[in-house]
Amino acid sequence: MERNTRQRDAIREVFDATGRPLSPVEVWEQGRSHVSRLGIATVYRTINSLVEEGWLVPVDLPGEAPRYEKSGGAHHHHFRCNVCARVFEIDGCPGDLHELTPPGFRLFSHEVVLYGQCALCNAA
Amino acid sequence: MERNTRQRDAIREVFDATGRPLSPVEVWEQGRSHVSRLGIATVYRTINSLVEEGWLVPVDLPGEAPRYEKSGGAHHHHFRCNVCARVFEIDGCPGDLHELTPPGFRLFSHEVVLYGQCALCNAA
DNA sequence: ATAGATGCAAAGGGTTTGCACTTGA
DNA sequence: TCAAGTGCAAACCCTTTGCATCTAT
Repeated sequence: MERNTRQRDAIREVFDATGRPLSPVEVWEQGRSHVSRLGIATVYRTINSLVEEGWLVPVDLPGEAPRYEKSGGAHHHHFRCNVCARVFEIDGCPGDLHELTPPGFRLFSHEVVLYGQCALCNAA
Repeated sequence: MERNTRQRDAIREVFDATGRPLSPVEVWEQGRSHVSRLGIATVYRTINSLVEEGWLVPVDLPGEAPRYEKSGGAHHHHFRCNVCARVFEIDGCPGDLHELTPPGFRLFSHEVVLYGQCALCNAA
């Protein structure tokens, strides 16, 4: 995965243009408008390669297939719209969660996911 | 799913005895000590049935296959040990997260997952 | 007796891999 | 040129389903 191919460019372009976490299938659907015969396997391979080189980071939500977003953001969490199922980055963090940690346990990191209705679905 | 079978009893017994969220395979492995020819499909069917009737609730962690725990507990979250991969219930909650919610969005619920090392793995 | 439950094996859905073909350098 | 990258289809893993058999009532 070192060459600049039309497929790889198209996939990066989809992430650049969309600005929210995307599933492989979403990437595939949008990427096909750039490269019509784009294969889903290429999407998976390219995403995995972009994760390995640090250009993407996985966004895992409970009970859902992994999404991906461009790396480089500060520590943040995500909001999932219960209506349209899209996921949005949110700034901020509840802060120190050590007080929730049971005795004898060591806390390394945490995940927070908010669920609700996004602004667009609220308006509709 | 209305009869009391040896399989169904065994599966409930595994949850009663273990007291932490379990994956279907964990249930299957432990259940086979009660019913040796227990099939994995029966485990899945019975778990789904126990969820439907409210005896179990799913515990979904990011990027992991669902686990299940007995229902009836208060609002709580989970701690996952990075070493042994077991999941533990934790009391408490960071509290109101509305301040993290973007403008125009409506917040309905949230999930918090802590990651680290459990007491047992710490001791070892 | 008989409908619900089980075990096995086959089928599904999402992701990965093998392989011949294509293409960027 | 020619190895890296691609597309397709087959393989995989986890979960569900079909079906003949078993069993609680």
